[in-house]
Amino acid sequence: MQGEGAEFKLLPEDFYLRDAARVAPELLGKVLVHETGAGRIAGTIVEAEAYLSRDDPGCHAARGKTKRNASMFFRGGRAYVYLIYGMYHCFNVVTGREGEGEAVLIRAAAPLEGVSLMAANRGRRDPRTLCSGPGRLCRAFGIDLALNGCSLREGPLFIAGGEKPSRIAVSPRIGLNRGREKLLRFYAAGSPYISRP
DNA sequence: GGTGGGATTAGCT
DNA sequence: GCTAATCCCACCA
Repeated sequence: MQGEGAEFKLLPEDFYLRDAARVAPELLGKVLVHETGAGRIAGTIVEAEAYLSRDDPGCHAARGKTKRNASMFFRGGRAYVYLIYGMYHCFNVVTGREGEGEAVLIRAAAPLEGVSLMAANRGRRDPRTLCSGPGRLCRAFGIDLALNGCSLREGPLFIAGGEKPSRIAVSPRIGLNRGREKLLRFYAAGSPYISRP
């Protein structure tokens, strides 16, 4: 690693072709990279939630395929981006086989590269809250609906390898009305960049 | 330091 | 019409 010139190695496709509950904890420590016109933005994923295709009322795909969630049914390795509360985007990594409807919501990242771009996108500077939350992360990374459905192995938005955190913690998912009893939120224990302890 | 409410839009019922 | 996997600020203690 040499800071701004660091090389990133893409994850193999197989990584994504598994259950969301398996992929979610393994995404911790991986690096999310967005090559924008203004420069490269990168961060280490520290918090993720799994949304399952079966028996999961909290999952957007639970009530079938719609225009909005269509990209959630793609083959694993693509992005599912949607708008929430009219003003925030949420970024998900699609997992599993085509037609399955599983994904992992990326909730928080630790800033790694392009911190000044993130701060400009967000309109504030505190690095701890730059990407600590799904809506914040998307705004900091410049992720919007234009990236919905695109491959995470071809860029401009992609995920690269990284070091697994030493301690991974599990908890119920945040903000759900239904399906909140499942322990499908995974985060790097002790990281100051997660959205909630 | 903790909390309550407003912002704002797509899609479902 | 209402809900949705949210964020931020104003206001109170």
